Amino acid sequence: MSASTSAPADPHPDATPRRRVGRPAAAVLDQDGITAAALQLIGKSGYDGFTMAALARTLNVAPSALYNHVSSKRDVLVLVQDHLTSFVEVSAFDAEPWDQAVRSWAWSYRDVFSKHTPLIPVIAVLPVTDAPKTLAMYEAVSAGFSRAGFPQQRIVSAIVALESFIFGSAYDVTAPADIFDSGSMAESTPNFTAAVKQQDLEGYEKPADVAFNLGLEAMIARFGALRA
Amino acid sequence: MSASTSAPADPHPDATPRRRVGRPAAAVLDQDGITAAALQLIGKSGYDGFTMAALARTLNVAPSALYNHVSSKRDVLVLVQDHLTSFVEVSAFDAEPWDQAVRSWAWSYRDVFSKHTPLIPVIAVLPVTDAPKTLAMYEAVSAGFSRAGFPQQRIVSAIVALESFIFGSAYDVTAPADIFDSGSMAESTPNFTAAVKQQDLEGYEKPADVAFNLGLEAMIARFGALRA
DNA sequence: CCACTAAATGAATGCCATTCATTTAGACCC
DNA sequence: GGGTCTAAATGAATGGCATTCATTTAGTGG
Repeated sequence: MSASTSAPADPHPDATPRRRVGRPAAAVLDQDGITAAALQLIGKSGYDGFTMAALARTLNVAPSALYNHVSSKRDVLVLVQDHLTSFVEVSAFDAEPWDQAVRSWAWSYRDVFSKHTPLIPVIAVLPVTDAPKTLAMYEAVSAGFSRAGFPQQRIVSAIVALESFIFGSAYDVTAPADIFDSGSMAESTPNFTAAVKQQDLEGYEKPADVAFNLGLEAMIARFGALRA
Repeated sequence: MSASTSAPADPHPDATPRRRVGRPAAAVLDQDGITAAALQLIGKSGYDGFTMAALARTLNVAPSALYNHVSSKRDVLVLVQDHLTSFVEVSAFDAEPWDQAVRSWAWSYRDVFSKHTPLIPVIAVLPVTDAPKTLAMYEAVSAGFSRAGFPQQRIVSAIVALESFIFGSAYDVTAPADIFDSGSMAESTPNFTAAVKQQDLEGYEKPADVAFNLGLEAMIARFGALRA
């Protein structure tokens, strides 16, 4: 049973790519395909398992081939981010009162990115020029604010404030349930320990939802009063 | 002038560590020293330049020596995070009315972490047990809420909502000034483009400050009304 | 005095993003 | 139809990174 000499015996027969060197007759890759594959890979392996090598593997391509279509891994993340933004609910601004529309937008925005928190540092500093679908979302939201009689000079600030709250709250969704368990230090933190014990879920499933509701309703109430 | 044979000619004379193998008479490292060096290194080189090798270099130690005192790079980040939290202003809860205290706490909290946004993903999911100074901050804040007559069952949710807003806003501070420049897509996004143009700084230095003020005051006003 | 543990070194390991030289396919031009 | 240019693939580096391991040495407790 020794496997030493001739007959190379391919260990994984043709599990992985086999394409001869040189430009193929039809292009194998494009940005949309890369985006879709990235999203699928992240769904299956999480952001830890999301490497350029792994992405290339799912596309049956050499890692270096990716760089003909994107200039860095960050570039791929930007594509994914922009794609995800199209799942954020923005249609309510055309169909419902302002406060309901903001609710629908904010909750869906938080829910989409709570599963993709590693993108938040990318989004937060990304010029809108590089993300057309994100820009389209801003257009829909600011149009909704405008139509609702929101003062022009404060629309952007209000959206930014809401968005900051949404991003921070997205992290919160992923926090472990016992994050506030003070453990052995309980005696030295009586106020906080008591507050944690008496926390009221108010019918929501998770503490993160209660906090999100509380903050969001505060902003909606106060911002709503600014309208003409 | 050929440097080929004997006389090894150390290229960087004794720029870097020189300590003979084996346990030294007095311990060189401890967690406090590592924390201080990490903070200094981050200040000088940013989070990109913050590597275990670079940290070891500033401590004049081999990289592997660090692992006798911390179990991972993430561990070091947790130490840094907890240390930074002691710079957050919490004393106003003992000296000023509730709303002023919240203002002081929130602005200082945002300012500290806006220079350390890479820590936010770490903090957001970190059990308080692992961060004693952070726990102490929560104790001071929840005691302040309690004393101000805030309903016990909502203290934690209110703090979490504020904190989420603070973390999201910290990212905002670091965003490039032209982040909302819609560039060539301006024509297809008339509402948003107009809103960006008419944005009012309201006397603040940066747009991020206007948005932070707007959101924070909304929460303070609304939460303040919940008090007994 | 001896065994044990703690704290250092230095050499390896394995992974990762990215780059480069090379090959090939088609498009455009003469 | 031949020649040139560009685009898109391969596969082999490269350099950096966190982390692990074997080894050495210094105190400490029985």
